[in-house]
Amino acid sequence: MDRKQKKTRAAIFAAFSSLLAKKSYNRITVQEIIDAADVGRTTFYAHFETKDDLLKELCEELFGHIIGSAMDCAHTHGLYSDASSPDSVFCHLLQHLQKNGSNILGLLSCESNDIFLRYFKNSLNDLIQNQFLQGKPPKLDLPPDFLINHISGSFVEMVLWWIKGGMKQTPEELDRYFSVVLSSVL
Amino acid sequence: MDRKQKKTRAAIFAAFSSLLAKKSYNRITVQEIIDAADVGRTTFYAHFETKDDLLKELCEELFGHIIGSAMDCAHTHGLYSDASSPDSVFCHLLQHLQKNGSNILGLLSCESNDIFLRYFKNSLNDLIQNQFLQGKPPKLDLPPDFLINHISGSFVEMVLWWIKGGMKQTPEELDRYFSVVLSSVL
DNA sequence: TAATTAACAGAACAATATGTTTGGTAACAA
DNA sequence: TTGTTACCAAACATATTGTTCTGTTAATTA
Repeated sequence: MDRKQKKTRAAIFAAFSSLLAKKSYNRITVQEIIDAADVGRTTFYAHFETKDDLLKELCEELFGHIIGSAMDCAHTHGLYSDASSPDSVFCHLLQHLQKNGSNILGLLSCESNDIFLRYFKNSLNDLIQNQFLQGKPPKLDLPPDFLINHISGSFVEMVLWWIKGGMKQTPEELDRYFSVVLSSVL
Repeated sequence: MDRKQKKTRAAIFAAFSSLLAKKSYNRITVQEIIDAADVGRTTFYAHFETKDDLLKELCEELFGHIIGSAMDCAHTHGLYSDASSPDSVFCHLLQHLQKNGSNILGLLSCESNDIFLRYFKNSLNDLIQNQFLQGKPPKLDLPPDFLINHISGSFVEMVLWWIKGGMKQTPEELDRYFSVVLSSVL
């Protein structure tokens, strides 16, 4: 009895995401989620303790995938192994976002996107930290954790800017912007 | 009858800020704010339409001050007029934050700080945009609004890192970090 | 196919939160 | 003093939350 569970879980996730596109997180009620997902009240609370819990689990599911994929990519290619590498981890991430198989883009552009940015940036921090530990020392006397924070933070800010502007640039273009931005610290 | 109004408004702001230090925004009820501020229920709703409205007004009051002060500074000194200027706008901002006359630091380090980051960054965007319009053209072929977004975004991320680490660096140290970070785009 | 089990639905529930209304009090200005 | 304005307390309808109960559906197992 796992297919049924997965199905309702997915229905709740879908309904929740769809609602987030329309109104802010705070003004979404459990009742609305239930109605949109067409599940019973009891069922909702059997799956999730609370609305905040639903939010957390949705984030973990979505960002877990994208970061996991990037982790693999980083392991084989390196963060920015050579400066002009056509497939840096960052480019890979951007392409992954553009493909939009998941609805991460929807969440990052909704009214309550700030909730998701924390998850996104924290995930990126882990990713970049892993890469730094096995990389060469930075060329400047900036604290390592400052650097990690700056890189992941800048990346998230760039993605936000990209989305807000209608995603008019290709991932490759953005990757070039980002390599310029990072050239003073890497 | 303005002193009385100001007093209750300040009491509500203070109570709200104090509560934000203890628990997340979503779990704070209007009743708790009322009790902490020691004002009547009717009074609260006479001042603010809703809890979200209170949040918005608090942000505008706090960030209005700090950015206004920075605007003046920027007008006389320029954003980073010469690279090694001891009193850049960013240094000024950091010093202002450290002085902690306002409780911006408290809000930026509380559980729901992501709510305030949007306001902070938006304010910074205006500030930096103003400076860019009257400044020399950027030395790289990056889109201007990308640059503005990157600078304000990086600054906010740096401040967050600073606070989370216990603010062990001086504003002058941070300003040096930031000038290194920006050296590739300015 | 029949029996068992686990997830589901629906409805009702107490408890809590919201935002409004009413009537009355205290401060302040003319 | 008189009028205005901000304030408070209490009660209010309404809405939301999270739980409990009883029964139903769907998948697994015999």
